[in-house]
Amino acid sequence: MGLLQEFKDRGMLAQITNEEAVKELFEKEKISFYIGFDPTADSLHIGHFIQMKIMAHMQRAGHRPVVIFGGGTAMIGDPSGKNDMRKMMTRETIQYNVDRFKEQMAKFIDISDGKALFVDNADWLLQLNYVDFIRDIGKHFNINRMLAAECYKARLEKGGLTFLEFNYMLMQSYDFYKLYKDYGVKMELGGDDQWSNIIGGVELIRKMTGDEVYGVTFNLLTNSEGKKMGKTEKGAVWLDAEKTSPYEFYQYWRNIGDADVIKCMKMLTFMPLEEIAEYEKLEGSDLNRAKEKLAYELTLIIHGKEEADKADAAAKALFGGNGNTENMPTTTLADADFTDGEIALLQMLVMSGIAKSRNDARTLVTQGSVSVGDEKITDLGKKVSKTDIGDGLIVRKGKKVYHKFILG
RNA sequence: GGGGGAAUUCCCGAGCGGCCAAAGGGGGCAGACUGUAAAUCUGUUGUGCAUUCACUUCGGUGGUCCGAAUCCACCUUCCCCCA
Repeated sequence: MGLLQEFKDRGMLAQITNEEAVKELFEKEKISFYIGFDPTADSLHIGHFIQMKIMAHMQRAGHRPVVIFGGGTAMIGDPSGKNDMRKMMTRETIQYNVDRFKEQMAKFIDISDGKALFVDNADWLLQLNYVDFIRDIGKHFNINRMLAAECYKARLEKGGLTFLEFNYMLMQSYDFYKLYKDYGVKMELGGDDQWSNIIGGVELIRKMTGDEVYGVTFNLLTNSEGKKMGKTEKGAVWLDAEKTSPYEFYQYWRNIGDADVIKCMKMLTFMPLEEIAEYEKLEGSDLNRAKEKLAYELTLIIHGKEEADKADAAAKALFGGNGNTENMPTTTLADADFTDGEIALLQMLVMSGIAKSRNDARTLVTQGSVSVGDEKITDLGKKVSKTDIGDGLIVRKGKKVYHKFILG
């Protein structure tokens, strides 16, 4: 099956500048293509993962990914889809984030022997001469057309578009031009919110060189109600195990809505479409099997087999009823945590992160959400002794959050 | 350059000098119902202690007042209108 067709069948493809040409290119050539990442956080999240998955698909088909870090553009902030101007970041923060991104990406794409390239647009953007830039590049951009673009229109109506942000499209377009000239990059890929910026680059290159290059955008991960997915109380589903533990990660997907399971399988996993089709036949509570599979597959891709097996085992143990608590999130209590051999339940809840504050812990206990062992606790003054903890005591918040305490 | 407005808790958005830890909605968390789903209903959502008590919070810094998110001054940022 052709690459393009696979993207389509997986529901990933959004828009293409020239479908016929792109199809042919995929079939006949091994090309270099690029995707940009803005290093605005110190970890990639699930939204970025889609882009990485695209790169992986492309790389498997023999094409070469060029990853561009928006070290330069991050200093401006992309207005696309944003209501407020993004905060500007310092060079140091950006560099730190870029380094984290690189580490994480290396797990998903093959970077050996020049099979993939990492570049930072700060390398050329920061040296640009303003007058040269507006004369050579700026003259190709028509303001009327730019303003018609959805991303600018929204900002304009709210009155918040600054010249700074207005230049984002020019810089990104220039990136494409630069990569085309220096590395022969013929295609830019990105999320669908990048469409205007991408066609900006395609047009710039055509105007400056007369050559045709291409752009393809991919659907953003949204749920059945059109809202962006991958958000939790903590902000995002991160790929960094420190920020979102493999168990939490697994649970996020395990708890996904019925309407979104198949879509996520198609968009996020590498499972063959025929296999997904089998899961698509499931209905009602049988869909839980699909959710388990989805959660396992994704955890496997992101955190590896060992962590995926652990998360899976932990979930089955907790929700399946057998007593295996081996892989549960665990807090170790030290002697110093005890007074007269006892520790307050409220303190345990806060320490373990089950509750975010003592007030929160109180609310939970008062509402009858907390169980220690098999016993529901509603007494705010409840204390737990060392002997209670023994080999490991399980504290539960609600139905889904389990935490084990052991002695240090 | 001139004139006018705005800055509120995770987000949006109310807010009379005391009755404001601050309406309402969204989101989050929890309870009921379930399939670790969705929808719905209920509770909860600054911190701490416990029980209607204290502390911190309404862009920043000072001030007026017994008392300020609410008034004044200056500063910062943003928006609108005119040029």
